[in-house]
Amino acid sequence: MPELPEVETVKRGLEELIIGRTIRRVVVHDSPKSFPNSPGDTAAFVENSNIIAVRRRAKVLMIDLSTGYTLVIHLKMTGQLVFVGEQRFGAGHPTDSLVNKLPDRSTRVTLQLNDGGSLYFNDQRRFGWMKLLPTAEVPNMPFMQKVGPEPLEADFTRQEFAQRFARRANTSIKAALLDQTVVAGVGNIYADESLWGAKIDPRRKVKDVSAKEFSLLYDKLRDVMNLAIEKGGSTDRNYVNAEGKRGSYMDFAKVFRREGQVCERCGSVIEKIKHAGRGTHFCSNCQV
DNA sequence: CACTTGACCTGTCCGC
DNA sequence: TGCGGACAGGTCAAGT
Repeated sequence: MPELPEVETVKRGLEELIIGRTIRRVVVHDSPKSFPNSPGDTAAFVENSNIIAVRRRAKVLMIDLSTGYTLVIHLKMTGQLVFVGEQRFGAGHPTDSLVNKLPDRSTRVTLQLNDGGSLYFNDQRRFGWMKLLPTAEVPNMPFMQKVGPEPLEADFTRQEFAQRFARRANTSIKAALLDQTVVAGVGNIYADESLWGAKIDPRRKVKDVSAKEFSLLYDKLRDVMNLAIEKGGSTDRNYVNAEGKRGSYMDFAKVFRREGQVCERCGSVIEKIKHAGRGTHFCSNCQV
């Protein structure tokens, strides 16, 4: 469930919390996929390194280390990156935290930092992965090679947005929105929310979506993602930010997980169907 | 190549 | 109360 706004929220939190700190020790509780690349890598390239930057591309987080290596992390559905400072053990966790005392059963890796704090990579369903790569090789990863443009970048135009969909003319607009090679970072929540905003039925074929509709969808996608970042992301099940706190965008969602409720725009009842292999929430009255 | 479906996992919820 | 099955959804592999 972490989509672009959630990953961006974690990234911003980590920038405040861990940049400049040193990773003293790596504890692997239950190795996530792809980690470590080879025995000894963590000792050689992670331990005693300084954290110099935290970056995001699409739904992928990158933690750049002073050794010239980067921890590349995908949270997939249930991944969390939670920082707990040493002082918090005595004071207890924030009251709105969704996480228990860490590490817990879902903790895959702990990065112990120099001042007693730790960064925990938790992942209940273990779909997430963490790779260790030379920083210079990160752009060569297959995912990075094929992922589409960042929808919130200032130079991402509505013309480019519409053009990127041409390749997927015969699939549905929702399936195309979820395709990371078309546009980066859109997942199930913001696909449904942006299609509601643009009044487009998620089942419509791409080739039947007009230029005017694409223009509106571009605006609404950016609107919902910017609002979601402002609200700290969506905590639908277990997403938390770098401090273990939930995001509040679900309070502002118009259709996602609101099946059976009244559409605020037209008064009809919001439906939930299965489409493109995903739960799909929409208003069949005003999304046409 | 375009497109769809299943696999990967585990915790939760629903019906019996 | 226990238990089986459906469900949650990001990405990739394999299928048509």
